[in-house]
Amino acid sequence: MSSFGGQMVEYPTISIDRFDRENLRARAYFLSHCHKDHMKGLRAPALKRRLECSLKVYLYCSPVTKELLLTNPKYRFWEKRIVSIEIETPTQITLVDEASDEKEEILVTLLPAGHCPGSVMFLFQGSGGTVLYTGDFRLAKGEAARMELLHSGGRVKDIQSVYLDTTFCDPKYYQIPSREECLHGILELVRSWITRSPHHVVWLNCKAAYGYEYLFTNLSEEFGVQVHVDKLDMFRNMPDILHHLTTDRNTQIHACRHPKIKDFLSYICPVNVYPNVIPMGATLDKVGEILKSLCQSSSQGVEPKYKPLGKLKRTRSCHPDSEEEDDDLFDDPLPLPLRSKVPNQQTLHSESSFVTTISQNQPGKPRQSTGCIKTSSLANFVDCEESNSESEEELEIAASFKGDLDPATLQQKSDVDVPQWEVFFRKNDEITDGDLENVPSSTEAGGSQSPKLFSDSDGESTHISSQNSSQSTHISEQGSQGWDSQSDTVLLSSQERNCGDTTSLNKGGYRIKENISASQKEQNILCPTDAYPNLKSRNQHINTVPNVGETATVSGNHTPEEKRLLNLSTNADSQSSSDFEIPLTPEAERPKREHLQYLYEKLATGESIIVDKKKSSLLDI
DNA sequence: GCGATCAGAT
DNA sequence: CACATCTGATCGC
Repeated sequence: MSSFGGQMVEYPTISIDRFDRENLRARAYFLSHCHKDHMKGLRAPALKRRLECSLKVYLYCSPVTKELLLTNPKYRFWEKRIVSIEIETPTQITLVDEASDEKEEILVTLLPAGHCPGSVMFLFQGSGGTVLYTGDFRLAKGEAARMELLHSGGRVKDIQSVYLDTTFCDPKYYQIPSREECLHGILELVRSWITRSPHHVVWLNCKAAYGYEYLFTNLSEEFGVQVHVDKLDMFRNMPDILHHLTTDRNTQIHACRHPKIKDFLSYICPVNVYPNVIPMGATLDKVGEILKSLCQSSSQGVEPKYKPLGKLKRTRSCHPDSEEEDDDLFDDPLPLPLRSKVPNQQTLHSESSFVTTISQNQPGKPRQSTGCIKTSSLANFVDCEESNSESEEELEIAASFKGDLDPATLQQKSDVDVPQWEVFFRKNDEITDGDLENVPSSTEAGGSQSPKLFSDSDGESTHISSQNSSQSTHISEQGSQGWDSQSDTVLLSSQERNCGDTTSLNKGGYRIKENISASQKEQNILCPTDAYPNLKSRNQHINTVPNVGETATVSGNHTPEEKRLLNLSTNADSQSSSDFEIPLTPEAERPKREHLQYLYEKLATGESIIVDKKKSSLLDI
């Protein structure tokens, strides 16, 4: 969270990303992006009153940010007082002290920040010198060097101060995967799941309001299905995002808010519910009574009937020796044409538990492993008369996509075999057609064949026939916006992204020596006289990290060791995401292939990875 | 009743 | 560990 107070020493009469306390006296306001922690006080009555009294006070932001902000009714009172400034267009603003009529001119330039749609950095130029407020940013290597407006006369501008997002200004973040790498990993993971059948769905657990659109659009493009979200009116003027979203729940990719602990049940309307936890002071019977009222038998008063198509093939993982590789989703239909669904006894262990699974990582050589797999008893009872389907198998992804993905936190909410982690984690060049040949293509499995499990479509569904594949996101007829910078990154190959810089990598992902100069060149792009960290955490020690500058919005649950290993396993470009290179830790060494394989298997089964720091080798197997 | 603040959860 | 919330309790106006 940003701890920036809102004011810069060079320009104390303007406030950025903070709108409370002393900022209530600002002559102008700036909002870098639409995240709540940068909007403190923005809808407070105190500021509202201020606006009513000080008619020359305005809020400046990017056009996309303005659009997103004004979509929220709580901020609509700003409508007449927001001025959007085009990206990379130096704009002069007059700061007026309404008491004394004192005026000050300031030139502001919005630079794309790549953090979320509309996010920008602010470059201020005026009597206080040139200062850069970064807000939260996520720039790929070399992007700063390509920003013309940061340069003048063939060199970077003299910048007095940088107000920097220092979220990841810590040695433990010496590895930050690039957006492309994260995207690739997620795409393959999602693919490994939703191609299993039209009934397999993924849920992206998105924590922030904005910042995942890049993921949504790419998932949608890749698999040809729109992503289900709760709301999309904020994107009504951003067709390149809107095309890929829907409020129709009939899709395999969900980014909706998780349904609520009663709402969920009444929505799912299962036959039976088996509670996992008995609240203090309650009894199983009491909880059962409450839950029972939400089940089908009480709500419909009739015995539900099911017409299953057949049994989903779930036995493959239990028969590792089997050579069977056909594409049929279903075994022969169950012998009973119509039957009431009987609870599957195997799933009555309704609590999350450690279970033993047999993986087929090594064909012909079954390997037992123990991992924490959340089974969803509900899923085994849920059915839908319209679809006659088995329940959807839901793969829950903690979508900390904005920088990272965390396979260790993936929860498999079913009793089927786990996703193909070994494929997912394999290096790009090692993935062969054979790895995925036993799953149907996305077009076969997805799209129109998605089950109609969700019959209560709310009528707000947006079906846009246009298949405009442009990644440029902008407000209609208002020109290009900051989102472009994010969108572009996925379309560029690593070579393209590195075009013009002398960085080179060896095959294993380590930088070879000549890149040090390239790295330093990158670091020296901005050499402000002063740097003001916008500390986001309590215990940052920025003094110890003189050369960490890139502050990609990376979140996730990897330990540094895991992150490093995961990165080493991907393509050789994996270390090129930072604008300012972060050195490897001194003790770092390249793990051996078998070590990586061991680690991936641990991750895949949810086992904790204990690293003995005393050992020189990371994993001693 | 509303907002600010904090703790806790996700 | 981190982020970006969201929820609920408490307090003050």
